[in-house]
Order: sequence, then structure tokens, then C-alpha cells
Amino acid sequence: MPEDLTFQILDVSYEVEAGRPVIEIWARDDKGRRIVLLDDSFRPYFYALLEEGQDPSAVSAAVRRLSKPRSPITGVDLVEARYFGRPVKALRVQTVIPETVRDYREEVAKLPGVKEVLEADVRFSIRYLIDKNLYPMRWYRASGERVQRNDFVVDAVYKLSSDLAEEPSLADVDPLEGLRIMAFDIEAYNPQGSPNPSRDPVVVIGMAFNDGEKVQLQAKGHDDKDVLREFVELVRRKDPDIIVGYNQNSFDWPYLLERAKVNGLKLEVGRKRGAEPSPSVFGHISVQGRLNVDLYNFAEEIEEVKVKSLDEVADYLGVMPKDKRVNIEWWKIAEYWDSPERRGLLLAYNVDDVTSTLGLAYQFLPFGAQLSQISGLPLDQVAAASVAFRLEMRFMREARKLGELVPNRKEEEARAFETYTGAIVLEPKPGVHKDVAVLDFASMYPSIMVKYNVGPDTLLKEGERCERENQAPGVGHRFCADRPAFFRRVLERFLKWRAEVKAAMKKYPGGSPQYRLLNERQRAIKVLANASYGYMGWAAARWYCKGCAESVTAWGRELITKAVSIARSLGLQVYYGDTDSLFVANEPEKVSRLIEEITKGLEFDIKVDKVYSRVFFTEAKKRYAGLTADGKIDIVGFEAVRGDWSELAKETQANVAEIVLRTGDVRKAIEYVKAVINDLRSGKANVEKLVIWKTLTKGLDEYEAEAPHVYAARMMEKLGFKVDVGSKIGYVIVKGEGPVSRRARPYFIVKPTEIDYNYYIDKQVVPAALRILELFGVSERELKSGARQASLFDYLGKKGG
DNA sequence: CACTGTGGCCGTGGGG
DNA sequence: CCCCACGGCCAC
Repeated sequence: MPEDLTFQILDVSYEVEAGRPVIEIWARDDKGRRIVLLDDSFRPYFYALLEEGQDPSAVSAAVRRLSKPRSPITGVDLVEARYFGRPVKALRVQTVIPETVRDYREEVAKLPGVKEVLEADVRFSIRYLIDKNLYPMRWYRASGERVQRNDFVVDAVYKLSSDLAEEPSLADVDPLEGLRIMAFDIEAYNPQGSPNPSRDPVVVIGMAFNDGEKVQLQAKGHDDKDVLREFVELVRRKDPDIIVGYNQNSFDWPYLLERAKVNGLKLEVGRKRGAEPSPSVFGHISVQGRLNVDLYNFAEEIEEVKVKSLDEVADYLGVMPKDKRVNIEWWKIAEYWDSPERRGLLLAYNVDDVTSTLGLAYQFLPFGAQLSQISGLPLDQVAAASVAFRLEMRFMREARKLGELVPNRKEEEARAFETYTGAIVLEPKPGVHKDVAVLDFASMYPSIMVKYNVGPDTLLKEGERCERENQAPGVGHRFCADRPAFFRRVLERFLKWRAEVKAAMKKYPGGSPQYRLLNERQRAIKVLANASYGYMGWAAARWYCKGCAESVTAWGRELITKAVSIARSLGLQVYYGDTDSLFVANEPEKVSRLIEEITKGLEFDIKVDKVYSRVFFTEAKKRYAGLTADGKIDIVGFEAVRGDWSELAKETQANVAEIVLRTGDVRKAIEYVKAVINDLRSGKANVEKLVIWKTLTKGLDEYEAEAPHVYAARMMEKLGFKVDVGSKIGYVIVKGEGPVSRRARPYFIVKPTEIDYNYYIDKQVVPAALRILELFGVSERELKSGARQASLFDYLGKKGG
């Protein structure tokens, strides 16, 4: 007897059973049960695009002849579709085993009459979601027949006996409500630098659940067998739907898996018997039936935090202030573990980490769930996927709805390195300026794409004609305006959708859960819409179109250039501008005229984004600091906002900017800098504030130049620490002879007395301060002179007479 | 397997 | 000494 089911899709996977693929929909139903719905009716397929004028039946017969018994070709159907907006004929080739699509595609591509093989690289479970128009984290209804299955660790398994229909009454319910969340964090023994999983045990595993329970497992000395066993047991008992961690895809899971192997155990933490976590797409690790979300992926998108360690990110988000938690030096975990007096600190540290991780989940998952509902990628994958992939997934769904075939991603070698001209940055007018308005074009690039109907499907080849055409200035590309471009349709849908969500938000009070839910939704839509221009210029994109991206920037340059002319013709002083922004004198009447002329004359939306009561520029572009009308200091581009300068230099520069902007008192700023220099000279500085952080962007042996952070990284490696591509290297400069890079040391091996304070004066604090003070005629000598304390030599000299 | 684009600044090393 | 490429990060 089929039952009616109402459920939320969490994830989709598949398994080949008895020679046929079976889709597994992991869900939870409205009664709070965890269920699996099986669908054995779906089959993998791909398209063979036919050469023009080809006889489909001849090609079809050739395709059928390729059929192999292991996974026969079960269907070859002629379809009339569109490809880049043009009508085409294609064969839809269906088989049985998803993995064999790869082999068939190669062979079919070689057949005469076949121009291209399409959509053969879409993964089977994603294919299912797209074709059935299903979105993870949304609610559906369907009927299913209960079946007995012992290989799934869930409350019930059903065989689907109907299609899935979206349940609209649950569309605006918080998708995370009622889901069980577990945060975890492991501490590994590291007596020799970085821990080595084949040698060093896991000494602590902390877990925190959203029902309030917290558990901490501890090794017996250096034996972690029971820890691992208990961990598996606990995960199964608590049965979380979502597992969160911080960097667990790169560290905790691989480490636990290796430890399990060493101990002869199996890490069966999924909802499928016998299965261990396994590597999946985008560097993500998949735990069957659960959503394994690495929160580090979300943290990476917070650009305000430069060193994205868990404590820094949790501090920034107000989840756990750094001064209210236990901080221990991570490279000394083994010492803490082995010391009876200090072990307690390590345990407390682990509790704080895992508590922070759960706190981050509450911050990030609502947005992640919306991204999942909108892009169509399961929550765990959407976290790990880049913005471009999230957008592309949505494009693939839109393409299907419009009967468009999805283009292939270009092969690596075919991707030519093609650059094109970007935006205009105006020369700033150096000096301090009073009362400046900053105007901003609203979503300039997406607006251009919509207005001029830009896209690979509308880009006209030489000789092609359309009744209405838009020609990009300077670069010559023409776009057909007779039919709506694919990008335009998608973007307009995004814009309309976002407007609806924003309108709905108004119905709820600001802090309410509904308001926050909708706010996350409109943010997710905006993020996707804003990525569309960059996506077109990305050589690996399925809808890559260099001419399109080139045209968008050309129209952008024209737009800002025209806006500048209008401003000048109105007698408005223009101070600066970058891409889509314009800094002009804040004369309200003229500014309103400017906005009106741009809006009506150029047909683009522009608005006053902010007003600075004072703002200053040096001669450098992309750098300025301002005091807003409501009393806030903005620092843009300068060292103070960069992650690769010492905290001390950044702090000094920020304070100088603030003194100058608020009081206009340059003398005061000079005195302040002198005091900082004095402190440094007397060795009073906090060593932590002298650390310089830089990312290793390639392997250590690939560097041509010996930069300081590369030298420090090599040193770390010799000391037994793992340094991978992407690691942030923190170093300080010590006294001694030779080039700076030879004097760079990993910050955690340096004693305060070894530090070269002169380096920090000459190359950090003074240049950062001067960047601003030079504008007021202050010299390096002036900053350093008065600050010079009697040196030991002077002192002795005087004394000795 | 990948992991959006161009414009811009500036410290540093290394060659002449 | 100058000059320029390398390298990293930031603005938009």
C-alpha cells in the first residue's frame, strides 16, 4: 500500500544494484522521521549533437551498434532542442550504468555525423535533481511503498511510486528547523611539528550538538583506539543530519580515516552500513546520508578577516570573543597532552573550539541552506563549491527549462590564455577634501548584460545580421536584440525574485526569524547575480564568452566616462572614480541633477552610496580614507586593511588616518607615531603585533624568488611542520646580516630579544604612517628624529666623558 | 581536475 | 645604483 509522504530533501546519491542504478533520496519527513526514497526508474543519458544536414537514422544506427552487454544502450531518440539559442537536432543516448557514460561519450563523439557530445559530464545524482526539478532543502510530497532494507540506518525506506511535487506551504519555513546538527573537532598529538596520522594518535575529540549536549572523548595515553570507537558509536547514537567542522575536509576526516585504518577499525559514521566518509567533488568529503559541511568554506568568504583561523573568525562574528576563551599554542598540543598540569587547558581549548564551531554553524548554515535551495546543489556541496559553480548549477537548471542544451566545459589545453581590457580607474585628486558624495551605479555589470542582451547565444559572428543589434563601443562586438539572451532571462528572473523576497521581508519585523530567513535568501540571489559577469570571462565556464565579458567592460567604461562628463558639465568637481563609482563634491542640487541625467539619459540606475564629511587621497589609485557623515572612518586599500602587514604598522596607520580626519591635527599624529617608534626602540612592542602573514600560493620548489615568507616556510618544513599550498605563513624579521628574507623566521620559534626592531621601524611603521603623513609634508626624518632616545652608546659616551 | 574577471599598489630580490 | 619581474593582496 503506497503511503503519502511529505518530506524535505537533504541529499541525493545512487548505487548500482543488480546491474541497475537506484537513486537514493535522503530526507526527513513531517513526522520527524529520517527516510530514504528509492527510485530505480531513472537512467543516465547524454546528447549527440548532429552535424547540420545529417541523416539522424544513420547516426542513430551507428550509435546503437556501440552497445555493450554490461550496460546496453537502451534508447536513441531524436530531439529538437536549442544550442546557444539556435535550433539544433540531437540524439538522446540512454544507457544503464552511469559510469559507462564516460566510455560511450568517447566513442559516440568519434562517429561521423556527430558534431559534439553534450551533457555527458553531468554527475548522475545531480542529473536526477536537475531533470526532476528538485532542490535540496526544499519540501516535497510524493507517495511511496515501504520496503525492508537493512543496509540503510534510517527510520524507514520507501520505493517511490509517484513523482515529487513541491509543497508550497513549507516554502517559507526555516529549512534548518528540526534538523540535528553536530559539531566536532579533533586534537592530534604533534610531538614533531605537524601531526602525522600514521604515527601520532588522536588525543581528544570534542563534539557539540544543537540539542545542547557536549561530549569530549580522550585517548588513554597515546592509544586512540577507544576514542575512535566511541566517536563512531556516538555519531550513530545522536544520528545528526548535519555534521559541521572547521577545515574537517582537509584535516579531521582524512586524519580520522587514517587513524581508523592504523587501528584496524572502520569509520562507519554514515547512514549506510559499511560505508566510510569518502572524497567527493570540490575537495569535499561525503558522509552517506548526512550533510558534512566544512564551515571553513564559508569563513573563506569573509574578507575582513585576514587570517581565517577558527578563533579569529569566531571572534569577528561575535560567536566567541578571543579574550574569553582558552588559547594555546597549537604547535604545543603534545606538550599540553603529556603534562598532567596542562592537559586541562588542552581539553578546555578543545571545548571552546567545538563550541565556536557550532556557533559558526548557526551563523553560516541559514545562508548555506538558501544557497542550496537556489543553486540546487546539496548543502554540503554548495559549501565547498565556488561561486562560479553555484551559478553554473543554476544555469544548467535554467537551460533545461528553456530547452537549451548545456555546453561542455572546455578541455584544459583548449583554454587559451586570453585577457581583455577591464574597467577605468580615475586619477584621484590628492589632498583632503570636505563634503564629498560617492555615487554608485547599481549592479553595473549585470545591468549592462540585461540592457544590451549580452551572451554567447546573442553574440553575432562576422556577417551575421539581426534586425536590432547592440554594438559594444570600441571593441566592435555586436549582440542580437531580436530575442532575449539566456543570461538576460536568468538575470531578470533573479532580479524579479530578489525584489519579491525583499518585498516579503517588509511584512516581518527586522529581527524576526522570517525576516532573517528571507534576508539570507535575497543575499544568496544577489551573490549569484553578481557573479555572472566574472563567470562569462572565466575560461573554464560552460558558457564562457570572452567577447561578452570584453563588451560588458567596454560599455562600463563608456558609462563612467559619460557620467564624468555630465558631472563636469554641471560644474561638479570630480575627485575620483573606480569602475562604477564616482566621488563628487556634495552639492545636493547638482548631484540630484547628475543622478537624473544619468538615470534618464543613460538609462542606468545610480545612487548616492555615502557622503564623506572629509576624505583624502594620495596620488595612488584604489587607496583613500574618509570620515562619513555619521562619524565612521573608512580606510580603503591602504596597508591598514591588508593582511600582509604587521598589526603594529596597520594599527599605527589606522590611528594616523583617524587623527588626521577627525582633528586635522598633523602634529598630534606625528607625536603619536614617534611614541610608537619609541616603544619599538625600547623593545616594548608586543611580538604578536609584529607577525607578518603571507599565503604560500605554490609549492616551495616552484618559487623563482626567495621571498621572506618562502624562506620562513622552508624553515618550518625543516622543523617538521607541514606547509601546503594555501597555508598562511606567519613570520617575523630577526636581527642579523643579509637580505630581509634570510632573516625571516616562523613567528613561533623567535624570542623577543632576537627581533629586528629597526626593520619594523624602517620598513613597517614609518612607511605605513608616511603613506598618509607625506601628504602633509611630513618626512621620514621628522618621524624618526625626535623619537631617537639616547642609545646605549650615547649614554656610555656621556658617562665615560 | 577545476574553484569568476581586470586594474592597481608596493616590498623584495636579482640582474645589469 | 637603477630597473624590472615576482609575488601577494586589495578595489571594484
